[in-house]
Amino acid sequence: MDDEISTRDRILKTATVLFQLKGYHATGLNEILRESNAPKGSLYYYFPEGKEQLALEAVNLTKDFVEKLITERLAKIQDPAMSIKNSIEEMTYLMNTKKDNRTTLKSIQNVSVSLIALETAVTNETLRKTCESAFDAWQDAYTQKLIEGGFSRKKAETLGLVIQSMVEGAITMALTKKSDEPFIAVARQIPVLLAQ
Amino acid sequence: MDDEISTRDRILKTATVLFQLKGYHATGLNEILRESNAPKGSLYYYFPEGKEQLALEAVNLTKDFVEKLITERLAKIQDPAMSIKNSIEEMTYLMNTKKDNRTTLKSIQNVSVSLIALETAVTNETLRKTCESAFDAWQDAYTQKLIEGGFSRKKAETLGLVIQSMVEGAITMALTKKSDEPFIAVARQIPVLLAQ
DNA sequence: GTCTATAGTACGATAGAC
DNA sequence: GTCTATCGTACTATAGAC
Repeated sequence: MDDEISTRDRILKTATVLFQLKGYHATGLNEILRESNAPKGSLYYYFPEGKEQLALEAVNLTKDFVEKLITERLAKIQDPAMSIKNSIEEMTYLMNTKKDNRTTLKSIQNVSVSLIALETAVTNETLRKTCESAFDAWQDAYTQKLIEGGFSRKKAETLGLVIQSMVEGAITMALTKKSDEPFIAVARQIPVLLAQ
Repeated sequence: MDDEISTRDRILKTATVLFQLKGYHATGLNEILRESNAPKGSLYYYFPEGKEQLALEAVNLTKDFVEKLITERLAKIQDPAMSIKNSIEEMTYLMNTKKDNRTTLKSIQNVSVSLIALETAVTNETLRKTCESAFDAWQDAYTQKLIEGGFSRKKAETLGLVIQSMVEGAITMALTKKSDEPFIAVARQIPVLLAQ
């Protein structure tokens, strides 16, 4: 059977999608359980610390997933500018904003922690730190690529932070505008930014 | 008396701060009323459509406030690159992350709709459009400055979108990292971006 | 017009049967 | 270990006294 996926994984994956799509506070535990066909007892058995633990693991899942995604994409092309540009352009297909809800839901999966980060930045220190570590990991991926490409450590760190900020901003703008234009525009400016 | 501020305004201003700080779903109407010393009846008298109307007006308030702020700052310096760089650098002081809650609360006021935008992007079309119009207004302010500075219309529009994305990204990163570094790093790259 | 009391619902969490 | 029933609380919203 390939539907031998554990109840725990089913709950966590559903929570990950819903938290990213609707947010931490707008997503109810009942909704997660309904969507993942799991009873409430299981949730507190696998995640004894409740909603916060669920969100924490969801963010870490996304952190690892996206970190691998970025690293793989950057490894494909040797030139830092072109590889980062391409990596951002490829985020476009994740922003498929079809009217059909199922498509939107699937396409945005495992891609952004911006919403949870902003929701918890001033209200939940534990979750804030988890989101920060995700941002740091992604930023580091860009920085490493720039160092390999010959940039000084200091320069590479600053540019990594700027690129990571641009990507997060593009996500916010793209979701709000229901358009992939922000990704394309941001990607096109990467070579300009790195030609210094 | 200079505390002749109407109940309606008191409710709206409190709501604006809380929505931006904690988010739309995490902020309760009771909390808004408690914080603004207003009874529940008044809220539904002044905002008959309830929470959604309150958020809608809060976003529009921020839209106008920030639009004026950006325009004023850009008008101070003639060179587009330097004026935009300075404008972003000045956002730094809005990110004062003192431990003292009052300071944090006040300093972030009227500054960002990113959180509400992400919260409502896929769940509330009315609020999503309102947030989009705020982003558009701010983006236009940058675009206009670039056109005045000699950039072609098309180029100015693309760069306006990129700058607006960078600012939104910097806000997300700054709040999550509890640091104004993202603003400084992004601002420093503006001249590089516009030297094309 | 201003306010209180309360309805009705959904939330996160828990206790305990099997 | 898996699940159901239910607790207590907080929410948005409304009805109606004054």
